[in-house]
Amino acid sequence: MSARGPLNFPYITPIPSCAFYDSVCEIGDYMPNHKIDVSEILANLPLFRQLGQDDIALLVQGSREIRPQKGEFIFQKGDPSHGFYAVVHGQIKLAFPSVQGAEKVVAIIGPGQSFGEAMMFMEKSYPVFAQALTDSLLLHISKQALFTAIEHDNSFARKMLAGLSIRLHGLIHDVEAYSLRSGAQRLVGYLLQNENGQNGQMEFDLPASKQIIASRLNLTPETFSRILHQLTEAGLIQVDGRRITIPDIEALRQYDH
Amino acid sequence: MSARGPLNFPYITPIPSCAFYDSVCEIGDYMPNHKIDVSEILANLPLFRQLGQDDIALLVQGSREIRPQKGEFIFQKGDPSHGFYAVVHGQIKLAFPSVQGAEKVVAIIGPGQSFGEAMMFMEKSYPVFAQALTDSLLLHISKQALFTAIEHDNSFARKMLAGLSIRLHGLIHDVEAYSLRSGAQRLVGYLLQNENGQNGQMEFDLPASKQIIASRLNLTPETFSRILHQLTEAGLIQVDGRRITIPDIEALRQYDH
DNA sequence: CGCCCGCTTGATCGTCATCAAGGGCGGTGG
DNA sequence: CCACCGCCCTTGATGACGATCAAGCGGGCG
Repeated sequence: MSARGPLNFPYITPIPSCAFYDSVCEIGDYMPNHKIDVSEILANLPLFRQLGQDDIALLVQGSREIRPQKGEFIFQKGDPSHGFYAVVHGQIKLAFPSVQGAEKVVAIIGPGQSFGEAMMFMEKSYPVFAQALTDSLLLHISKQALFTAIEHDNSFARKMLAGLSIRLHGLIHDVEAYSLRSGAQRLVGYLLQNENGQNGQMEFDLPASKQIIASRLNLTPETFSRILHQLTEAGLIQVDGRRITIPDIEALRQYDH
Repeated sequence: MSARGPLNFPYITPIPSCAFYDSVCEIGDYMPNHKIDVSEILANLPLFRQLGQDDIALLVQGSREIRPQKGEFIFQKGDPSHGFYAVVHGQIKLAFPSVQGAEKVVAIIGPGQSFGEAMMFMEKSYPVFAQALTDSLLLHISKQALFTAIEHDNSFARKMLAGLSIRLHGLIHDVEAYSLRSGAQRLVGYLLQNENGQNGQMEFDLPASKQIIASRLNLTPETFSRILHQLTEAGLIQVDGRRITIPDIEALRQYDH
């Protein structure tokens, strides 16, 4: 869920994960042995943890690195699927194109998360497009490799079923939010979902620009800004750029307007 | 998709499938050998077709019949999942409860379709409730039985993955519709999705009451009625109770308002 | 320094929900 | 057979939420 956590990939070279730095690096620059890294990266993805050494090896065979720059498209809506993607670092947005440049963000994918799995199991093409929000490093795992992995390890199939189920659950949550919650309620819900068991106070950065978050919540930037302002005036949050402070989580949860 | 098709379960006793008749029948009344029927029903569900005889037998062991009357709840939001449900005949709606009796219909499930699979693979409880729209006959397949079936036949796991993917795709479609389409556009889209390759003319019955359909499209009954009226005045559709006639499919598809 | 971009703030408009009332139909009971 | 009731649907009047249009602010980077 939380796309804003720090990189938890210690096996990646310890160069700062900031997109600014990454943008000046080329494949092989600081990863002469990048094949080995791929194996480790794959093995530590939530989806592939608990997978055998040999299965990982098969997946590595079918995977390749992709290093999109900020703004670059990974695939367009309507493109056919040949596999799926795992984010090593960076940030990817999935969105619908709309008339005249407007678009609706469906998801913001961060490190350790993956996307595009569902489309592999259907004949249909991507219903959304994927675009890098920052310079990123992705792994593309081919449909072929994944299917043989499923064939090999049937506990892996259950893992994927669980993964898709979670995603499905998330979408149902979205549908509920869009259907019967106001903009302010959606925003409050979004802020609180970053809650990590802390009670009382809480502080964090928005994982992306306010425009992107707004779209994710199905709001215009203007409305988003106004709601943030209202919440601030009500003393429920404090905003400093992307930094959000919630002095009283419970109070914010009570908010109903 | 089409929940309004006629029953395609010839192996069910040829008593009219009308809910009115069904409601006066008890288990065993006209199905003394209902265990055999269960096996055939399961084997012909889209999800289970291509499954071996022995796997079906395992599923039968873990399944039981449920005959909810109109209005009866199958499960409530928040209930834990112990398996999933397949609709033999009748109609089930999945919806979110909302304040003061208002509710939002997420899906209308018809014969041959199933629901509740996704929750089996997670620890979470149902995010929606399920209620019978008509007297219905369901099969409940236990989590246990399904998991052993997956264990047994790994092509079955792929089948389930495909099933979940389709559902996921549908939800993404809904999110797109809710996010960036007007009420009229959603309704038009809904009418056209019943399109079965016919071109030119087209005629069919709405699969449920207009209130239910309205909720499915995230509209109030009032707005739904008004849009129907507009489309009628524009000559794009004709409405007679639940019967919808579309004189020119292409013209309706052009509609953009 | 100046531009661009992300964000904010204000004014106005449209879509759709809400509230209210009435019509049509089927089922039930007198 | 008719009257009555409940339910589904329709139609009208009003209002609110949020989008759109327009303008201005402020910071980062060239």
